[in-house]
Formats: sequence, structure tokens, C-alpha cells
Amino acid sequence: MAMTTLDAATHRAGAGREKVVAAALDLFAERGVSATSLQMIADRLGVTKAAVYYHFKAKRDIVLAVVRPALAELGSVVEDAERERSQAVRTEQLLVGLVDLLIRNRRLYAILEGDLAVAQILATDPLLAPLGERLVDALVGPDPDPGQIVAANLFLAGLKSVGAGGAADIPDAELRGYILDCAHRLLRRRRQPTGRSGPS
Amino acid sequence: MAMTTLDAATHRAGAGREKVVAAALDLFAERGVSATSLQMIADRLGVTKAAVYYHFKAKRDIVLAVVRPALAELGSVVEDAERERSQAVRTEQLLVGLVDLLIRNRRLYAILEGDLAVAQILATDPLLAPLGERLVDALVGPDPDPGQIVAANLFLAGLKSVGAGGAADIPDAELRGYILDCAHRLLRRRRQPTGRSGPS
DNA sequence: GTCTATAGATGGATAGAC
DNA sequence: GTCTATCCATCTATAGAC
Repeated sequence: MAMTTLDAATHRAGAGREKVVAAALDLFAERGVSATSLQMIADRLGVTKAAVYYHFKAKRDIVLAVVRPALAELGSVVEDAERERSQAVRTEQLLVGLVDLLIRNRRLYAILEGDLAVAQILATDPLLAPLGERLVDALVGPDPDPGQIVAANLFLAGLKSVGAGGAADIPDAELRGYILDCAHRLLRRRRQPTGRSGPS
Repeated sequence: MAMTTLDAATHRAGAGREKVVAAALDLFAERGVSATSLQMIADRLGVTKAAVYYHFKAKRDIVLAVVRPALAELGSVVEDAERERSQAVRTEQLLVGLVDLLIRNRRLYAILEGDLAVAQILATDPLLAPLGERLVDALVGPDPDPGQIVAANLFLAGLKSVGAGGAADIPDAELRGYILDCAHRLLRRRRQPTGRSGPS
């Protein structure tokens, strides 16, 4: 029974649904999630609110649909890195994957933590919620000093903002280099104040 | 005729007004600006919406009142730095002032660009709007390479997030050191690809 | 699959009594 | 200076016709 190639995961996968997601992404990036109403999404598509509600039973689900694909990718990047044994390799692989992901969809990152409402929605999703913590952990390695945690958090928070608007005029390949440079500067090992000085 | 010591600048400066600002700061930090209603602010104070409207004629004005003191301080920091002749001194002075400001009121920074609604409100204020640009300019100096602009933006964006929640358990003095370390790593001059290699 | 219509709640904001 | 009461707009969400 050919109900298209995919159908279970997303409950309905028509072109209409994807148009809603695309329009929502536009509006979320422009005005923020809380300030975007279903009416605006419907207007942009030239349909009515009720038509939007055919595809999604709540606004919350639209937010998740907009954000989930990239976060799923992010999850893969983190998992791949976590399998790496050397911390140096792990960090580098994570960084490259992270920056690539950002470059590929700059606007999305503006939404991710830009609105506290989104953070609250993501916190309710059991798969997505712990991602941030795992990210920092994989990035800095085991028993990091606090300075490195601060640096990692600062970098991750800065990432999204740079993707958002701070560097809209810089082409992808170039921006990628700049960001990786920032990451290397920030995360290069500090002089350890805690003993344990050699590589494992 | 003694109408209290101050009265012109803030149109009314009673204890009630300051309580509203304090409650709003709490709620904005917890839930974001858009998601905070006047009803919630009133409830937290045990008064009614109308009582809040006695002090502020619109929600927008509450947001500005919450944010303006710190932004005014930020303005002073930027101005002081702009008067400095050496770019190296200018950057360093700016950084120290910036980090101090962040440390002194961590929560506020979470609000500043955390909600796009706030950005839109600030953009309408003639004094506050150009601050961000001047900040970056003063931080990186004249004709910066794009990499440095990216680094500066990344740092500034990371700043607010670190103040917000990423490092809630780190004491002020220590956090201050970590952040300054990050700043120095990020903003230390790159090898210039554009000629002009020496100090002025 | 998209519509009209509307429910039901809540938002910001105002008028006027006390 | 704080209240009650209210206005009106808008919001999310649902029911049911086409």
C-alpha cells in the first residue's frame, strides 16, 4: 500500500505541511516565535488558520517541526563525536560538524534559543532537551575546568547569533573559516590549575 | 517646591514604580518579554493591571524602564573607551567595563537580545539603537578584517548567554577572569591578510 | 484539504469611582 | 494611588459545511 515513502514518523507529509513549516521558519526568524501568530502564518500562505490547523494540531507542534530536522542532525553530530576516543579529535570533529550545520541553515539558529518560549517547548521534548548538555560535555571533555565550560558556553551561544544576522554579508566558506578560528582560540587548552597535566 | 529630590527624568519615581520594574525584571528573565503579560506583573505584586498602568502607560515603557539603566551604563563605558586614543587600550578598557557590567547584573543580559520583541523596542529608541554598532566598532577598531568582526559579534552574543544561566554557580570574581580570558583569546590580532602589518 | 464561523480565553489599554 | 469595570483586538483552537 504505497502511502508515499514516509508516513509514520510525521503523521502527514504533504506539500501543504511543508509550506507551513517554511512560512513559519520565515516568520519565526523575522519576528520571533511568541510574536508570530497562526494568523500570520496562514496569511503568508494565502490560506486560513483552520487550514493550518489541519496540518498541526497546535502551535507548539509547528515550532517542533521547524526546529526538529536541524536538531536531529545536531544529535547525529554529537553522537558521532561521542564515539571518538581521543578528546582532541572529538572536539575538532564536533566543531566542524557544528559549524557546517550552522552554515547550512543560518536562520534557524537565531530561533533556537532566541526566544525563551522555544526553550520551554524544547525542554518538554525528551529527545531534544538533554542535547545542549551533551554538547558541552562532548566539547570540553571529562573533568573540565570551569574556564573551559564558560568558554564552550560562550562559543555555543555566540554561534547562533553570528549565524543569525551579525555576518549576513559574509559568504559561507569564509564565515566557516572565521568561526572555526574563533572556536580554536576559545577552546585551546588552558594551563591546568588542577594538576593532571599530561594527555591520558 | 519639594516634589522629592528627583522628578523630571522619570515622570514619576515612587516606590510603586520601582516595584513594577523589579517584578518585571524577574518575569522577563524567567519567561521572556513577549510571554510576560501585564496581568502576571500585577499578580506578582498583588495589585491589578490598572495599578500597573498608573505607573506606565504601555508595556513598551516597562521594558525600557527595565533595560535602560544598564544600557545607560553601557553607553558610558562605550563613550569612555571611544575617547581613548590607542586601540589596544580602548579594547581592553571596553572589555573590562563590559564584563564588569555583565557581572553586576547577570540576569539583565539574558533579556537584552534574548527576545526579538525587545530588539524591536530598543530599535525605536534613538539613544539606545545605535549602541550595538558603536560597541563593535570600538571593540575592533578601524578597518577591521571580517574575521575580527565575527569574533567580536560572537563574543558579545556569548557574553549575555553566559551571564544568563550557563555559569550560574561560578562566583563573580572567578567568572570575570574566565570571560576576560575568552575575550583576549578571541580578539587578539590575527595575521592581517590585507597588508598594513605594524602598529600605528 | 480548505473553508466559514465561532467559541473561549487572554492580551493591552482606558474610564471613572473611591 | 489603587481599585472595578469594561472595551476591543487578537489569540489558540474547535466544529462542521463544502
